[in-house]
Amino acid sequence: MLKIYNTLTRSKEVFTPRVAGKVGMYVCGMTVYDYCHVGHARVMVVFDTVVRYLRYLNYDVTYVRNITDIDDKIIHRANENGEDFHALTERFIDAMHEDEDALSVMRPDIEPRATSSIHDIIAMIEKLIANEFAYVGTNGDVFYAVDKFKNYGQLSGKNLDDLQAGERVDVDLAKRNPMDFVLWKMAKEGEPFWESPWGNGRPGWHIECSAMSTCCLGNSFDIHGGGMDLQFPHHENEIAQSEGATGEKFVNLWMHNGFVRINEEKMSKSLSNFFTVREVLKQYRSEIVRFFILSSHYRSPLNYSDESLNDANAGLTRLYTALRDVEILEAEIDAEYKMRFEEAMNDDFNTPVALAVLFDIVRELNKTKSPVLAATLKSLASILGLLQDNPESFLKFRFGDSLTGDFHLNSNLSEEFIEQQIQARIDAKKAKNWGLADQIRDELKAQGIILEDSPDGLTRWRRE
RNA sequence: GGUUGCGUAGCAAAGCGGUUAUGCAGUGGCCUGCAAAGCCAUCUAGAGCGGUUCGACUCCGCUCGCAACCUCCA
Repeated sequence: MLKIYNTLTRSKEVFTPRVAGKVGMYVCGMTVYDYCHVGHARVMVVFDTVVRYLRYLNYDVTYVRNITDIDDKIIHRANENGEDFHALTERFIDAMHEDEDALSVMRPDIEPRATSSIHDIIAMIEKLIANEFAYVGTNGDVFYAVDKFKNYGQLSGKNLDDLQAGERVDVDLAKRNPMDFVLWKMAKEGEPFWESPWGNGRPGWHIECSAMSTCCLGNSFDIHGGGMDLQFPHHENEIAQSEGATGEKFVNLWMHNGFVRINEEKMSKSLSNFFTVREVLKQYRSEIVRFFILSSHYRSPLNYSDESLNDANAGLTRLYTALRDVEILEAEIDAEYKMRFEEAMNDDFNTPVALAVLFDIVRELNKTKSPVLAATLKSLASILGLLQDNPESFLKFRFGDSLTGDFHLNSNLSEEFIEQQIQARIDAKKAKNWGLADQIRDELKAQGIILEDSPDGLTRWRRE
């Protein structure tokens, strides 16, 4: 029985979809004005894993993740670059797709874009005005009147009095209430715009997600996800907008993933302490990054450091090493391990425990070389998007920058040369010339190549 | 100031009111020409102070420390 932590109730709940066997899930995606960083990677990997597991449980999942392709930062960046904002967003959408492909993140079923949803956005704002949840401010912008929505603050546990007491709220004279937020923004000179009943302008960020999710999944749907930081105000505002417009319950279950941190501090653009996915992938293989992300629970903070990535590499290497040289019998799965794995995942997607189950399989597999256990390991790991590579190619993989041919990071030596050296060492061993044999092995080790002799007289190798 | 969450061994990271988490690293063995990999064994725990309990890392309270949100942010 799958239990998921619901931010709305702050407790784990038994997951019950609105329609038996079907799940509608929406996740707030990226604002595409720059490359994705590791924090974005976490959202992609976490919810990809959620979808994989729901599908493994035979749910018919419709996974929607939007693209915010119009907003202040995009306009600002496009102006800086002196390029059309469309050209900018297309570039970063392509880059985002490259990053997620690298991380074995399956594409969402629907990727709506804000700029393709303007009609739906305008229709929703019109409804909100008709229902008296929204008004046109003195500057022509359309605002949402938060005090009209009685449950405002239910998701984040805030109330309007506390919020108004906060000192970080800008006073905007065009609004009736400082907490009111913009639904439609009038275009300034030179900014991109769309026609609307309120004049030429563009949508506010929050209304985009309400319109896109409702449009793709209906007035009500099962799961809405995103980063912790979106809880307030973004998701709070989405609830106010969607429920204000439709009068129906918007979302049953809210999932929020924790942050990636660097030195105990949130990784973010504004703190300039972020690593982009493509930077990291020059140093670590993508599957290591995925393993690293799944090695802590999705709601916990995840500290990014070379040490933790190296640990992830060591762990993943152990998993792949166990699959080397074993027959995999696809037809059978060990029921006991399968059950333990499912228990872990059923407990709010507890991937660290699920990984621990995989390591338990490895210990037994290393002893027994059982084809059934090998199949169990590979099959369960696939639910996490791991271990689908060929073990030999994983262990011999030369990583680095394939564009520049800069492979020195874990050895620049070619396979031909390595095989040649191994043969020379085998000859030395046959002549019981241990000194030479050890010298060859040490030299290769210094170049990042580990040799392992097996009992049958063969020598195999892997890159560190 | 308000709200939310966290504090586990050398590092990372889980569950659990009483019984081995797990990975990396360490130590002792087995294996090996020696290694590596693997196997077996094993040492390091639960911020502090109270309370509940036969028994608490686990529940409750307080204190201290950390993070996030209250402004755009995954």
